[in-house]
Amino acid sequence: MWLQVDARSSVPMYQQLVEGVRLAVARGDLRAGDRLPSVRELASAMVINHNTIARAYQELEREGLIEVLRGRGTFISQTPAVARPEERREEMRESLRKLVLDAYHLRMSQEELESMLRSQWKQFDGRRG
Amino acid sequence: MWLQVDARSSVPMYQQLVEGVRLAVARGDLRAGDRLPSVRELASAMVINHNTIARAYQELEREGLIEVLRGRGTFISQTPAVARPEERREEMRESLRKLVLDAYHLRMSQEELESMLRSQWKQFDGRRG
Amino acid sequence: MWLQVDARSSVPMYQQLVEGVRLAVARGDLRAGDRLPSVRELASAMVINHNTIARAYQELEREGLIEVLRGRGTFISQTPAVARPEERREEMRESLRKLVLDAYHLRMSQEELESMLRSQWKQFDGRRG
Amino acid sequence: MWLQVDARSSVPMYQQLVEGVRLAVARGDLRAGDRLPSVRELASAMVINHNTIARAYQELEREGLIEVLRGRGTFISQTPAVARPEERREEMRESLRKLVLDAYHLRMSQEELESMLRSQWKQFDGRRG
DNA sequence: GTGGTCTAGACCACT
DNA sequence: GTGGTCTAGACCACA
Repeated sequence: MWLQVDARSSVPMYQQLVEGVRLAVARGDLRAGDRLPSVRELASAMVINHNTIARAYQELEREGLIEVLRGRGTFISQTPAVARPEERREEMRESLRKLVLDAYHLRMSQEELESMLRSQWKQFDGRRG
Repeated sequence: MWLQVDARSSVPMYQQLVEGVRLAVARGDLRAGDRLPSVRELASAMVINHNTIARAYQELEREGLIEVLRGRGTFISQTPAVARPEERREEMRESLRKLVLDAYHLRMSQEELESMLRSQWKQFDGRRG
Repeated sequence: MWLQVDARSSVPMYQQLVEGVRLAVARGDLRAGDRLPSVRELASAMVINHNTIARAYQELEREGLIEVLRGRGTFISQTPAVARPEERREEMRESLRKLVLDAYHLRMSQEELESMLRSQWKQFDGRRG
Repeated sequence: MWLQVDARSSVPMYQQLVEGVRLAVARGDLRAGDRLPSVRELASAMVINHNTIARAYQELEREGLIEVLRGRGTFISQTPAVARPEERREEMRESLRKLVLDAYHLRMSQEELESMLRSQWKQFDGRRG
């Protein structure tokens, strides 16, 4: 299964599911038009309550990443438009700000942090390849 | 007040307090040996429940950034040793991983992301002077 | 095809079909006595389940806009009597109530809303011409 | 109770709650800073499951109409910013389009429809006074 | 079959 | 006390 969640994590399972699908799309494991497992299929496969799956799917639909075709199932959108890009860029800036602060307390240099970033980018790109 | 929290934020108030102190130390607004306000002082000044302040102080103490001298008060540590550095580095890697994923969905290039990081570093360094 | 539906929409496909026919009649694209495609014809042409088409036709028949002549086909009524006009007027009032509320939240004035209404009326009248 | 829902309606109860709060704010029954009943209070008062209330509150929070102060409760926002005004204006145009079509089938004139609109506006404004 | 909604009851984090 | 999450099981509308 290309999706997995950790029930003990402090981040909610439905959020983990959302991020899992986002990742799968980013990596190309899921492409536009691909059908997602039905709510109940996935629920039974992952031994998770179906409401939890449904909530994740709804979140993804609001984001525009997936589309629900009534009675037929759930699919990756043809047009994965980025919702509120400026807001999300600002969130990224905020995350980076916090990251820089943490790096300072870990006595990391700018170079170290950047190389860490490059390494993550490479891994992601590699897996996407 | 060099410290401020937003009760509306989704990040817990005690966490915001922790980060606020970390930032103040990083910027040099607080230096080794400086005395922090007492839990009750700060609680009344910020109109926040004192349990929330206490929890933040506990967190900071566990992290080694502050020291509680019983009966005398709370102070910025002389030796702000980095507690569990490997754990925290791993957390940073995790944050970067998520950041890279988000950058992808925002259709950002590696260059853009890095330049955003450098910009944050610069701002932080500037304010630290 | 003068009829089209969006499976992604939150409004049920059979509803979209009903409204599509209503619009076609209002615009004069369909006139009294005109024959509608058979359920199966339309279903195959639009790649939609025939139950969905059937349900739309039932709705339109109940409403008096079309007539089913058994064995001969489905036709636009000669006498498109308005079924349950008071009920439908009440529904319109309800819609307008909701519209006014939304307009308020969008900080629109009564004039703006009315001008928007007039503009829609004009467009409709124009297409009907 | 200024809020009421119809369990038999086809529109979901959580949606009715959302609209009820929107209405109360528009009418001035709820003002910026006012505290909403807690999820469980309201749930027991309305004999509705608390999850249903929670869902409505979450929807309203996403809209920006209300704010959750962690551990303290839920309040009407000071800054009820209009989220995605252009999208919502387009939705209004769409509603008006459908309204005009219905008016045609009810043999209503433009004047009748406009007077119906003015009457709704007046009632709303009156109750808001 | 699909997703959407609701209830009942539980546990958790935060203030 | 507050809201947030999750499970279990039910019913409904739609295709």
